[in-house]
Amino acid sequence: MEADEARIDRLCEEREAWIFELAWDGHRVTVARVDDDVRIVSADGRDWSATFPALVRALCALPTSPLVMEGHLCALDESGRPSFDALRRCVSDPKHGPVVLAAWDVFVVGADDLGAQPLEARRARLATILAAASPSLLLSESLDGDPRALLGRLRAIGVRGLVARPRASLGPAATSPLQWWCLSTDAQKPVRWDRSLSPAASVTNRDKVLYPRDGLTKADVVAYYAHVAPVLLPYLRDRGVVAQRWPDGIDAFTWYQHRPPPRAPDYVRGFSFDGDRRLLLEDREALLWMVNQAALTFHGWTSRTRSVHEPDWAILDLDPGEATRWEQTIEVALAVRRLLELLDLPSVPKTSGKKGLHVLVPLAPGHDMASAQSLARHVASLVARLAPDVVCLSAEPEERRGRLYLDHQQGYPGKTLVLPYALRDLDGAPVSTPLAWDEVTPRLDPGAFTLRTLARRLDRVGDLARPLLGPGVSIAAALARLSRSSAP
DNA sequence: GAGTGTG
DNA sequence: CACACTCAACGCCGG
DNA sequence: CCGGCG
Repeated sequence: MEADEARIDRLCEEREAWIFELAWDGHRVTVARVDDDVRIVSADGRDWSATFPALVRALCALPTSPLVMEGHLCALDESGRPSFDALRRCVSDPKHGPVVLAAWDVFVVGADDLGAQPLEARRARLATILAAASPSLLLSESLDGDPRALLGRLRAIGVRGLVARPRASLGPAATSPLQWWCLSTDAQKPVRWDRSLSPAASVTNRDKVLYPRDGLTKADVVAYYAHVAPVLLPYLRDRGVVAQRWPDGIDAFTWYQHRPPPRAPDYVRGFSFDGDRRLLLEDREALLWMVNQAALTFHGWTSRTRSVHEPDWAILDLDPGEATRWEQTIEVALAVRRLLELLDLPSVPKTSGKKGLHVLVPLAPGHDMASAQSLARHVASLVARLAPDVVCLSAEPEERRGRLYLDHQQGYPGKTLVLPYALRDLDGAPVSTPLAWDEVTPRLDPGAFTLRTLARRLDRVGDLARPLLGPGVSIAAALARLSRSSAP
């Protein structure tokens, strides 16, 4: 907000150097036309031409080709204002409409590449091109006057904001986003440019049975995730996720979806890692769309996309063997907890949803994978030394001999952990459920937390894993103590 | 689960 | 129209 | 380089 005030002051001072326009409440697209071939493409590369045939026809009717313009797809609501919701209605149902393109820039006109010309000159060309165009292609007019006064007038008529671009700026705005500013008319509500346009997910094959012994259907699974979405989504925000899918139910083939599916709606997001696209499910729509793809289990990265090499959890994964009794699993968990307490480290236990338990330490920003790994390995090896007959640090069956595998392996970005509130592929539809430490006793029954029972538990105890979303703690002191007192 | 291709 | 087919992961570790 | 593992 203060930043906004400073910007307005600067814009008022330098107002001759800027062009002001509406922040159109629509969806930003680039339109490229070569003869009769017209593409309407959003920033994420999605092609919307088939969705808006009338606009394609209007673009084809222009006398100019080739042509590359940029602008916003817009639809008007009942009161005549551009409205994103109205636009979304047009996408799911072509009866609504019309949709217009509010063009604000042009880069290619016939043989002319305007990339090296200043915005002011490009807009002059744009005005000429659009002068005789269909009414569905309109110029985003520049607005004159004092920016502060403009903002006030826009606020009064319910427009969301004002865009300022330097008259002299070169090249496509998309390639230099810092060259333009957007001022919101509502200080509480910054203008968002990344809203998705795809129609909301619908549930297909509602009656398909995914848990055969329980008769639980896709509709049941969707209803479950819809209910837990408010507590689950904070763990998905800005965190890579791997969706494990069972299109024919838990007895049949499964696979792990690491990437955004090619034809997913645009609210299913991705991020780049190591030159690959990886999956992000950051809102309710995206989560439920993926659930409709028969995703039952969600595995989360241990780090955020903004800092993939800095885990925000250190993890001890208690994976019981065939020879492990439940009381032993509990004992190991409590030993892990006691060690962490001695090190002044908080921890959150959760069921894996199967036979195991996860213990997580929320980490402050700035830790690398190696430190998280080091903490987990130190704790694991101390526990293994206390109970060598019960605990094993290796996953190898030969060495393990049925003992509990205390997994401390977490040394790279992309390694995942079953997220809190994820369903598992076992009869009863169990859920990986965050616990209070005083629930971690031999009487704990992880099978009691299921698709059917979790809503009531959430009402009663809330989200016990919340500390994992907090600021986290530093483990530097703990690591120092551990390396002083013992071998790794 | 969904899109594409084939008889 | 029905059916067949195809596609949808990654990286560690130890051997 | 492979298979096992999660």
